[in-house]
Amino acid sequence: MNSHVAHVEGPDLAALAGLLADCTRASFCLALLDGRAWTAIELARHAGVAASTATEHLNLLVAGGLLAQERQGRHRYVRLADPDTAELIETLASMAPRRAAPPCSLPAVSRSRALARARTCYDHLAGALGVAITKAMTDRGLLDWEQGLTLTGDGTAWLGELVIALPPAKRRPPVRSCLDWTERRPHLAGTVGAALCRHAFDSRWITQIGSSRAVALTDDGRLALRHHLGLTGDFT
Amino acid sequence: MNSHVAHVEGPDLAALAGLLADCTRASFCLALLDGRAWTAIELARHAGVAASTATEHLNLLVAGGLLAQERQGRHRYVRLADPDTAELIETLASMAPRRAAPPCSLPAVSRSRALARARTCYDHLAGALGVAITKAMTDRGLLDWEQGLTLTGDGTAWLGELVIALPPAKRRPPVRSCLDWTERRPHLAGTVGAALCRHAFDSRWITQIGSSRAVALTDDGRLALRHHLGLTGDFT
DNA sequence: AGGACTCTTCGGCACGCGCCGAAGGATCGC
DNA sequence: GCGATCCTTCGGCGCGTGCCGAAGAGTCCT
Repeated sequence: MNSHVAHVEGPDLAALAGLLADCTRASFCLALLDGRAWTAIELARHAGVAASTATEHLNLLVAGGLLAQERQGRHRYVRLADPDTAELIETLASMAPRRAAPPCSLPAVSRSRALARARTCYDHLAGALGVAITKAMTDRGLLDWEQGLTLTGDGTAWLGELVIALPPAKRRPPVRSCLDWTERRPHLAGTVGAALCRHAFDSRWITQIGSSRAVALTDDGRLALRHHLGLTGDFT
Repeated sequence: MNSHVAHVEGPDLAALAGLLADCTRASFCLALLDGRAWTAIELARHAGVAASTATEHLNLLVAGGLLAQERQGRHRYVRLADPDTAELIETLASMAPRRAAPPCSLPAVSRSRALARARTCYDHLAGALGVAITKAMTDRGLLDWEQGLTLTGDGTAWLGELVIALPPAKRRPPVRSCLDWTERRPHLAGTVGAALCRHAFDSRWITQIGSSRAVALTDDGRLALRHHLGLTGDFT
């Protein structure tokens, strides 16, 4: 990275951090936190740069192993390389300073309100809704925070009632806490968080708002959350 | 960071990553992972830059909240701001690419061997020794990896036998897995990892080698590890 | 075939950032 | 007090890097 030797053995921290040290590349990664694959031009428009610029950034991110790509016809789809990468970006984002500039236009305000209320975070739920679900699961003894975050026996049974199947345990932990940007409190991630989110979409408890990461709670969803978790909040 | 607007609300990922995106600053942070406070000139010499350059970097890192400083007479002591920061840097380091250049000189080789064998990692034990202890604790049922990493009842009792007291649970989890750079396998971090490391120093199971992060296992330490964990390895 | 669209390559520009050394302030030890 | 040491400030330099637009390759649709 620098011209200097830096003569150090060990991990090249600067190279990895350098990939995220650019506003445009960071903006790409945050956008990709929704877990979907984006085309190059979508990301370019999102970040407000020329397509050629986006190409260069994507080349760097892919070469650095943060992004995986897939070419389909004239499209170049990119997504975060794996859940580890997503968690790294989440962690970094939760520790990063907030940006100064407040969103002033009316549509921008309502958009950020919707995001703060309920959104996806890579493959699980975040925002006030995600935090509330996590809290309700804790209160009902489905999650335990005593020794780090764990799923209790009741929690396993509860997932069984909902007919939510978990993939066999591999590198990714079943439950993991992820610090929420807007609520500043933890919400549920890991394979259980992902499975729960997928179930919520499949059962139409929630629906995506437009093409953003924001989600809306349906009437079915409100009933289901009250029934399964005793959640009475509104989140509209 | 960039001249461009980047018009995005939310966390300023690039600003945080930018702090670590420089070889010299990264080298500082990795050095500080030993958990000690270093003076500005020590870090400058370590990274091979002028004192004035180190000052500028330290100003950035302190302003960015990654480092805490303390002035004592003519010395400026800096250390990592908190365990969260240390964990962030560990995580980043474990995902970063290895540096190409192999250490060739004889002292450099023996130094890196010593580091690979046993060293501190912020406030807990790492290297072959750290990984072996973690594995032994798992084999004896003191740690459980089923639902993320947890300390078992036996584990709590075992700590009691050793008269190792834990601080009251706060934000930092009691046990946490930290991926080892050299072994590529997890070792024990968190408050239990820290308490165990402190106990090992206090009981003279291990001693610091010179002023590096490398540690040497004493004869007492070898006996203790065999007695308490059934560990028979050498680690000299 | 032709137009629309996506992506890539290339040259060129400008700014930021990391580096240094010299000079000066602050503190310690003798 | 005096030199030694640690740190900081400042000016100056050069390279890297992020940006763009123009041109072109590849793909899809009609």
